[in-house]
Amino acid sequence: MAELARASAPTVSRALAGDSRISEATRLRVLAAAEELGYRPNLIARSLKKQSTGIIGVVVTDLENSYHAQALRLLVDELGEKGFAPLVFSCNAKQSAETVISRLTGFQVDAVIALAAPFDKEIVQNCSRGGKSLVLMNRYDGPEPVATVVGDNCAGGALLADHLIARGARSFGYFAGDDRTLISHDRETAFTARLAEAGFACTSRAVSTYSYDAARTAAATLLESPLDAVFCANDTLAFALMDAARQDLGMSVPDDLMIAGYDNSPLSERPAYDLTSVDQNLTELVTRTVARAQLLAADRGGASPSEVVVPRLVPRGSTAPGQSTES
Amino acid sequence: MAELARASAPTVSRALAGDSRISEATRLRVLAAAEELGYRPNLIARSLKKQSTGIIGVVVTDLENSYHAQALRLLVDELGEKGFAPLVFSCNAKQSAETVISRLTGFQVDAVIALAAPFDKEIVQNCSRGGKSLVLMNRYDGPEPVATVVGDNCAGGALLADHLIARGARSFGYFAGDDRTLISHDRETAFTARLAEAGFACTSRAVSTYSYDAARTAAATLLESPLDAVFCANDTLAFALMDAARQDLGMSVPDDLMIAGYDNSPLSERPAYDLTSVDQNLTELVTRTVARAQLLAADRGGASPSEVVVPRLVPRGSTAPGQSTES
DNA sequence: ATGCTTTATGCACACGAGTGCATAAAGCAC
DNA sequence: GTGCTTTATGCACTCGTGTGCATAAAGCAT
Repeated sequence: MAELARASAPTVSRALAGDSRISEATRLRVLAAAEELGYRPNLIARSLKKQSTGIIGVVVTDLENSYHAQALRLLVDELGEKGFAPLVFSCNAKQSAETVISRLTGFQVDAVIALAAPFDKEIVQNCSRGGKSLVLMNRYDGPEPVATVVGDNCAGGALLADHLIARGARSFGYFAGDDRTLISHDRETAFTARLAEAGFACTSRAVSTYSYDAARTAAATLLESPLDAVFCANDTLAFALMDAARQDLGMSVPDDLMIAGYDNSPLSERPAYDLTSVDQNLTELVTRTVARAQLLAADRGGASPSEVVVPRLVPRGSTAPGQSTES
Repeated sequence: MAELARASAPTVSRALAGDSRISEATRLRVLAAAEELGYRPNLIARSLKKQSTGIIGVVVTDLENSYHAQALRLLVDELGEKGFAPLVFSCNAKQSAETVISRLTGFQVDAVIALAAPFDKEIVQNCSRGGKSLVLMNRYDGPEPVATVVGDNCAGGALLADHLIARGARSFGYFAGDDRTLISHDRETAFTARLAEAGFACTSRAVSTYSYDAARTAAATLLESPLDAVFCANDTLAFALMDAARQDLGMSVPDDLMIAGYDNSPLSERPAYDLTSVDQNLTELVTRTVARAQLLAADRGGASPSEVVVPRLVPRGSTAPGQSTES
């Protein structure tokens, strides 16, 4: 490259960077040579000098969950637009959090975004130990002072309680996904609290994982006792419950049972389900997360540790008795 | 680091690399220091010397498509296990292929895997120009000599033709997603060819995009004339068609119309759809793609340009007349 | 023509790790 | 204790880019 342009490496660097001290003639010469060779500055070498890579580590788990998959998609788009390159790792049986973080820090990522399940404690510790800026998206565990961007799960739970009461439900159940997460806990607590305020109780409860198959099985427990409405921690659980109710017990939704979910996944608006759900405003969540990571990457200035995004109720047929969703 | 271990940088490097010439005493000293500082070798610096980053660029489009999302998930897992770090970029309105490839080459990725829609020509050209090894997964365009790993779409189309004939269908339709892709073309050609062999014809045809909403609209055209069975280029199209048939026209699937899809997406086995589909063996596809990329990254040895993975038919209720999927 | 300014460019070094080669230190035989 | 081997370690350089500083070239005034 330098030879073809008949200039030294520093001159090439300056010409491409638009340094005003380089003469117009050599600048053109360099540009022409770069064009001819399809030359791209080596960002790896640049990172070494700049002490900043422009790479953001993204840690995910449970990508089978379509909600996480969608979040990843938005994250990749948003990071790309902001000029960052996302280095993606998945935590699973074969890739421990330890391994993942180790490689992430090895690559000198400017910040880490964790979009994740219950392994956070390790990640948080490893990151702070490695001096990496970390942002947790849609996830928070405990007292660790970590930057966090989450949907307001309490508000969401309350929204649904109000909605179901308004639609005439008087007996309620809750279908939990992962009992260990604060997210599920918040949704449930706010839901039952609001019910209590209105003089009702959540009398039934089942726990499953967020996988459809497991939920389908666990749903049976919930359907043993008659209920007016069930709030599911997640759309997937809601779909499983709905299928179980219709398929296994021949019930009609919403006439025999109202069902509501959480996440407003694309599937929920399909006629086959037509599920009332809570939209977390994933786009906003992602935008804020990336902005946060960008700040942390630039300086280490992190003001408020936790940011909250307001959710929105999306009422549909599954909680509208009198107008069955079956065609 | 070097100071704490009271050793020079090269000694540290050798100790961590397990060079036998380093004495046991200093090795332990170095290891202890590394442990204390949480030291991780800078992979960026290492890459500079090694002329190899261990990073594989992954280019995706159309991640809304759950099939692509699932492929990305498997790809991330597989790459991680093989010791590669996936740098993910999405091509869309705001991120042109040009931009993406430019950044990818800037980061000196060892190879590029494109998992993608119809922008390939640009990518292929840019990669070969930048001297980057490229593997196209589940996608092939034309005469360019590029490493490719694809499902056998011809075999899949033929499988479904046989199946639908065996299930008693006599009049057939095809629901195309993106007419510009060879993939869709192959599925259709093989399907109609096999029908012709058996003395039947594919008399009806509609084109849409791979989005559910667009497909739902386009489905109407296909449903104007009475048919026994429709083969959809994609499960999403099949879901849209099924919903349109049931919801808008009150038809029964499979009794009034048999429907089959392609991809065997998780949704297809849910009772709401119970869709006959073709499983492309995505795991195998991903494994082979990564293995291929790994080879190309190591040397530039690419033997056969195109690898083909055999698909498998998954028969379900949507093509089993006499046993309705409605509960 | 000499001295001064302005402009354009190269040299040297840095970033952090890896590697060939030189060399210091230690062991051993005589 | 001298000479040889063996072992352990550091020096110097490399990768490709960026930056401070020196300097060469050119312009201009005297």
